[in-house]
Amino acid sequence: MTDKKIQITARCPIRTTMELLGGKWKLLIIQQLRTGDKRSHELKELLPDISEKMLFQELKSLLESGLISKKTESKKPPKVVYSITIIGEKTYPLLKSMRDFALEYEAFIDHNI
Amino acid sequence: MTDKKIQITARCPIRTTMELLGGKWKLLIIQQLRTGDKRSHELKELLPDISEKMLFQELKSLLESGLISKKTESKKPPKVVYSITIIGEKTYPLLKSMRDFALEYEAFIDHNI
DNA sequence: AATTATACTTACCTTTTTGTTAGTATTGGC
DNA sequence: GCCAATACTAACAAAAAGGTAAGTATAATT
Repeated sequence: MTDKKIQITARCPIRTTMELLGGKWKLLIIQQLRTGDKRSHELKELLPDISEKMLFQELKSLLESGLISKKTESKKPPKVVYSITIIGEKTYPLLKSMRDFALEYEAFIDHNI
Repeated sequence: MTDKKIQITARCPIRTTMELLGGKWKLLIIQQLRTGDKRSHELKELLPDISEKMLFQELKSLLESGLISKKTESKKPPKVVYSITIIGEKTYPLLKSMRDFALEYEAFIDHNI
């Protein structure tokens, strides 16, 4: 009886990660920021089917968990730029694992047709 | 105009992986099967807060995508055992990345208190 | 202070996911 | 054919996630 149950329900790293990065958009936003800082409308162009609500909601969530940061420059029209933080960069191996898995999975499926 | 949009919306590996493994339970089920084949009620004990419906629904989904398999032995009471498949094992690096990320994240947070 | 351009929020609705409960299916031994 | 024991499903409800559309906020320039 089992620290196992406690491990799983209480503070399970898998669940922690899902809470921080789960949902349809957070990882896709991070993936885009990875190639360089972006403004909100740039992200919208790169993720054409995200709604404004979700974009800002998820940016806010990522800001609150510290995975991204934003810098506001008081320019002629205000200019806000989002960037990955150091902790945010720790998601890169996860992104790579997900990409690797998808490719291996698809190769396997194609092979067995 | 950008293969980028197509890449993201059409067949993006991140989305593929989320479709196969997303949701609250699939990865936790796989994680448990990793330590050895399990019967449904064993999984229920290891994941005490999963509902029967979700357990079987997610097992079904994982079976359909080929990530797990099941073997039915016609024993006195019928005995069904679930196992990871070869493709299912390809999720292990992803599980590890998620664990690693959660630990790094928590260490970072604790450090900055 | 009015304008313009970006950034963000809010109220409401739809869809998807997850949970509850009670039920059905199958099997070997009696 | 009935029993006990496991495996699974179906009907409905609740909650969470996501989408739409319209609105507010801000800030430098004029």
